[in-house]
Amino acid sequence: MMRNPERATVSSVAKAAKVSRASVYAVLNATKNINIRVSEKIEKRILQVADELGYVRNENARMLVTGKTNTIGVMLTGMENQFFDPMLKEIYRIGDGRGYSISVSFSSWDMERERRGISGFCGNRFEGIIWVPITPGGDDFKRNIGLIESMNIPLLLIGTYEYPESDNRCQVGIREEESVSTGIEYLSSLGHRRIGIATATATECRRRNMHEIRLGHMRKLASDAGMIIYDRDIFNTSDNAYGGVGFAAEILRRPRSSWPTAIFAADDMLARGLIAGLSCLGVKVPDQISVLGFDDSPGNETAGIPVTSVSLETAEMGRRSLPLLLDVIERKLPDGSPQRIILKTRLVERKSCSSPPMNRMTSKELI
Amino acid sequence: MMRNPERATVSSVAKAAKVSRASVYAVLNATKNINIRVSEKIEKRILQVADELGYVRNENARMLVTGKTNTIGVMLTGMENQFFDPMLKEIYRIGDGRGYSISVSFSSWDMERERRGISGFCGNRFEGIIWVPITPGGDDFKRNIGLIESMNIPLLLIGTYEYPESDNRCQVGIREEESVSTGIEYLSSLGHRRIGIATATATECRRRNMHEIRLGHMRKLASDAGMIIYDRDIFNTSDNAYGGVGFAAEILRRPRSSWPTAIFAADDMLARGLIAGLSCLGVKVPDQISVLGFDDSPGNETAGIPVTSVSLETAEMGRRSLPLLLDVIERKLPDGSPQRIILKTRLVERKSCSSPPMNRMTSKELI
DNA sequence: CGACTCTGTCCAAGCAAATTG
DNA sequence: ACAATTTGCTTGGACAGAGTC
Repeated sequence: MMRNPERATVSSVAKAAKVSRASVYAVLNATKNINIRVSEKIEKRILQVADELGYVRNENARMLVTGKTNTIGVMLTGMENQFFDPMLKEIYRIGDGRGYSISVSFSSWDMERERRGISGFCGNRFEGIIWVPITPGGDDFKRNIGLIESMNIPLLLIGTYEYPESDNRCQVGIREEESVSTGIEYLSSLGHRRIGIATATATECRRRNMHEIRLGHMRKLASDAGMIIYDRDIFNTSDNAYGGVGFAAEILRRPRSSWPTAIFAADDMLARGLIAGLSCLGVKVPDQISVLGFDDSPGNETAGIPVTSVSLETAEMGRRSLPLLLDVIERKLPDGSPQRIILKTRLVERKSCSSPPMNRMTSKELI
Repeated sequence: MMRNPERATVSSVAKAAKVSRASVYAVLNATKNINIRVSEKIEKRILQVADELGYVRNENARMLVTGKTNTIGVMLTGMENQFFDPMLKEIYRIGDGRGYSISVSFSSWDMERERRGISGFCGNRFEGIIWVPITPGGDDFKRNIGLIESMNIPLLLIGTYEYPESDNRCQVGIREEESVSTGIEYLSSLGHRRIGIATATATECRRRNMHEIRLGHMRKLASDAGMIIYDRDIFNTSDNAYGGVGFAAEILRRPRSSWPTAIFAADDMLARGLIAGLSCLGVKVPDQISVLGFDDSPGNETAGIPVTSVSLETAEMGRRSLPLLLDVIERKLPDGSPQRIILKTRLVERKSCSSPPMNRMTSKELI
């Protein structure tokens, strides 16, 4: 009296093929080195019967015996932007290569759902967890960490924050300040002295937070680098996607002598909008004004004018995070190897930035 | 000699609390109606010991006995656009409400990864599968369907295609032609006779395909409705995100008398770009030209000029799909209830469309 | 007899050890 | 002795049925 007469098991296959369970097991796991020999004749019969009955191994039962799920849980916030896309692609690729499955869960910025997700990962005895927390540091965060670590499940945190180091816990991320500095230094090295900023601190709360932090760093680091940012050169919008287009009209309304020579946008959407608006109004980017993006999100390279941008190395985050986590899981970390990886952000040069027009004129005059 | 001395089990809790496994089971599953009574004193002790040892139920073992995983696998293509976001949010919400976990997997438009994902869902004995296939109809597609149905796992397909109906298989989707017609009829009812189209058939392959199909329907349905579309009013770009901005300059170069009175964009990104470009150039939307979007993706309502758009009802897809699937799983479908749900697309009126300027003039003149 | 508590069996697969020819 | 094949025990949890006071 089976619950699922249609669902084949090792036993049902063995019975149908008139052999023992062990023979079936040996044949269906032929890739592994098993000390059970099976004659060709029987092997053939078993394979045929297994196929006829549609045998698919029950991974839950397998887990119970081996203690391994070979699955990594990935807890993300949401997919309202493509930010995680390159990262996740890398995680899948590496997981495939090393024989691990990936199970993704989204918190949708809801603490309770995040808790349930993490708790599900633990209940399913996943091998490891990659987690982009909603709010690092809070009580919920600590409870979740506590649960994961009490189960001895290796954890990898992703984010711009720095967590205290700990056994069985790793981190991959960037430093927000360093990322801004990568852009400021680049603009400075091109010779820009008066720059503008495009930001969107009036957008939805979570992005706003990030925009505010970036804006703060931009002002400070630009000033440290001897640059001037006038208040009227800080363009702010609520529309993250197309707000930049509007900035273009605002700039064109002024005499050219009072333009900044470059604009550092707080994300690529703003930069692309700005470039599109300027181009549409007949302003040449970068000849008349440079535009620098942020994030280096997918699409920058194929934009009308390919956008020079500060890469947060999200693909690299994926490329570094899963191998690190798997090394912890498989305990093949050499002593003293890093548990915390802070990635250097990188300036990706394309077409939207050049030296300021004045510098170019000056150099011409000098010749 | 346990594999995981630190991972508590019912037995280890029972041993530590000096009671039987059944008592521990009864206490830890107190919510369910179990015919095992436990005294308060022992209950307290068990709860305390379970907490101390950090007991977390092994869902894999539980599945083995009950035959239920209470998990729905959701197979998606990718997250390069936010299209799935509203759908997935609804799926999570409904899953939470009915006690099911959601496990998401991405194919990243890779057939092999799609196969592995589906096969993983089957191996894990998930209760049901929601699947947005990469290429419906192909051999890989049929193999996957075959696997799922041979395991008797209820399947729900999402897409614009129509699959043959079948037991244990459902579908939720829209009809592409009907969606285009929703927009054309609206523009027609506003009095537009000469419309333009914004499209991006030169973009990456999968989106291109969709844009080409939509363009075809647009031409045919507009003509059926007695509208004129001049070839020069079909604006085409490769840049899905900001290409629309460039169209604005192209339109402005012409004498106003040769403008279409409305432009139907093949997606909201194009529509938003077009509106941003036009606004930036001083053209009033919708007073001088109407712009109609497509998809009604998140953000339309908060754009500078809120975009009127054809809603594909992605949230509604989520809202309808999981309940239908769960009803199949729990076998509480009344006889003759629909296995295939084709949703009606809906016109979401905001601010970017109005009657054409000429009509308005005429009506003024008539007064 | 009822209130409480426990033992034994099952689930599907993995695999060591024993058995067969 | 040896290859081919099988049996029996294990995993963690669910729960029926059987004790115990």
